[in-house]
Amino acid sequence: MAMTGAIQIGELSRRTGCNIETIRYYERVGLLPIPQRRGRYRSYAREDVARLGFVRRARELGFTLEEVRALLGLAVIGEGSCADVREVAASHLREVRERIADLKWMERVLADSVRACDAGLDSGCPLLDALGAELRVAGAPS
Amino acid sequence: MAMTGAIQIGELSRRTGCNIETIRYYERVGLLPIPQRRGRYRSYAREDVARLGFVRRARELGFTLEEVRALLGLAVIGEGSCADVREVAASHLREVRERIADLKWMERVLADSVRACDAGLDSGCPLLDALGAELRVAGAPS
DNA sequence: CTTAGCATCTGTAGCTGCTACAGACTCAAG
DNA sequence: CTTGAGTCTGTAGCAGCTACAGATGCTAAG
Repeated sequence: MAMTGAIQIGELSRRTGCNIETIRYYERVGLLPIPQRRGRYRSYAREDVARLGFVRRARELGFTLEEVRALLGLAVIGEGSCADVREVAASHLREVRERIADLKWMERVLADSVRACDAGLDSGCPLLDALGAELRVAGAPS
Repeated sequence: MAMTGAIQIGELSRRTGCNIETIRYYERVGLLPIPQRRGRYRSYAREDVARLGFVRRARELGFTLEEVRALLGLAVIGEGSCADVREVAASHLREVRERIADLKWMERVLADSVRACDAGLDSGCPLLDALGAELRVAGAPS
């Protein structure tokens, strides 16, 4: 009468690379369903490994937990919601691109300052100057 | 007997673009010195505007509060610590570049999926497939 | 049987960097 | 005298975990 593929939280953690505490946290916030119990211990099935894997990969792609929740809903319903999924992803993609633009601006300012520091032509510290003086000549992020 | 440039927290907020609550928060965590009082009200001088401006610009460049604290220390001591400042900035620059690389990977995966979705050749949803299936073929971030 | 040692359990508090209240007070103008 | 804006303190909340403490449970060795 062995339940096929019933595993404990530790094994789920190992298979998904997800911290045990994080798994319980996902359960608390409703990303994972409340699992069955073998005695006091949570017992997970194949679908749970898949679902948690989905969550993990979505998180790696930078989706917020709220977005992951939405994606899970769409994935489960499954029918004809591809356009909805696309919308979530496209919106997230826009945010990722904005974040990249911001970071590139930071990179440019930092790299310029470090380079100026290495050149050492300046009197004083070019980095502290950049922070102490008017910095925002052009291209500062919103 | 007018104190030159003694301003209240609201004016400091306006001049630096920093939220009042954030100013008090910075004070609590030791980024700003405990200010003098005019009665019960905090009273700030010219240096405080400069110091808070420094903090704000450093934050815009993505330095953590811990790093800002270090930079402030180095800026105040001022003498010969340019190399130390360079080290903080260079280390932060490395992190910014790593973050950019991560985000670019996310961008690529997301953009590919959205494009596949738009092409619509796939059976099923390319985005859900990317999340549900083995994703990490190459180039996944650490 | 006992004991050790590991996994798991619940519940709570901490992290970063703010932000948002509630409820009291101060102060100047009308 | 009242009203309204500004400020005060203190606390709690946000995301997304992570890290305990202290209680169980389960298996295996002695």
